[in-house]
Amino acid sequence: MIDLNRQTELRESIELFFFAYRAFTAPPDRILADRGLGRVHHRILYFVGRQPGTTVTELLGTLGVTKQALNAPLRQLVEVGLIGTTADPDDKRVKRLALTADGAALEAELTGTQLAMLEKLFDKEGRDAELAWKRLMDGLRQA
Amino acid sequence: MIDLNRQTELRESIELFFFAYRAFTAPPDRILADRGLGRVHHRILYFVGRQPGTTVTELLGTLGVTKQALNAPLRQLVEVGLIGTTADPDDKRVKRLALTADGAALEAELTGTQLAMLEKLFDKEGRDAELAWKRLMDGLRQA
DNA sequence: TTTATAGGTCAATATTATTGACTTTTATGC
DNA sequence: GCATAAAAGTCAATAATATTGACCTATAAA
Repeated sequence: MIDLNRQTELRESIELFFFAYRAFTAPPDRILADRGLGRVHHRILYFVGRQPGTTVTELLGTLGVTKQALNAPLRQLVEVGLIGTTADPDDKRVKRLALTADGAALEAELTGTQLAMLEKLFDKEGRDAELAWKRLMDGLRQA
Repeated sequence: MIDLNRQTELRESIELFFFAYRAFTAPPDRILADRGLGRVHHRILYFVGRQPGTTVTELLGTLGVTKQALNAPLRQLVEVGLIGTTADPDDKRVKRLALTADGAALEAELTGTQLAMLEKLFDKEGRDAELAWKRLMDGLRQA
């Protein structure tokens, strides 16, 4: 059992994590809501933007959702022209996804709020703090 | 506009945040699912545990949900004996909430997985890293 | 005594996700 | 060439989570 004072200190971190995540996702959520979109749409736009040419199956793995859960929002993004699709030349079963110009613009707007938050804070707290934060987050990721 | 290399680096942090949060909430989610409970129940147990004697209105503010959204899971927790209620002696409209012994036990189990993750990582990365992480998370929280 | 606050509840609706079953198209191993 | 598998898409049923809106009781305060 962990020392009680230490536990109280660690609980502070749990709360910071919860509230920080909420504050971090709130600005893009608001922009999305104005367009009738949700956080899933942001995630799709984000990862398609990061990995142009990614496939549906890859995206399913990255997002950790079912095919059925991805289908509706992805189709919606294709329909409104934010994501474009092309069949893979070597394997026509595979659909390769990419952002359109409009999609890239919206993605930049959404993610821009988060980039700005991080940049400002990393700048304020310094490079060592930034790297320490990333090491810790990476540790949590694979825990 | 941010430098492109810098932006790529910051995007790494966005992804770490996303995946770390998911990994951080997964273990308690699994324990909860076995009992037919959800993440809301954990949040309620957590904050009632942290602030024994808290009220329904306070909890609504902390969790950022509506009264109707809180009502069902909170009532459920009271019904199964994980949370106890007493009327405030000075203002009988106010209901004061606290964990029962069973509630405290489940809360400790749920939060224990997260405390263990943090303790192990903070121990590994050192005190400076821990404090830097907290400063950054606190900055995000109030951004 | 009027008004406000704390808490609770019913109803309707929306979103997001799940499991399960099934189809089409295309590749690949034999 | 044929059986099998993989990638993508879709329909249906269900569950959970949350919302807005309306309304109620009990208690406190002006």
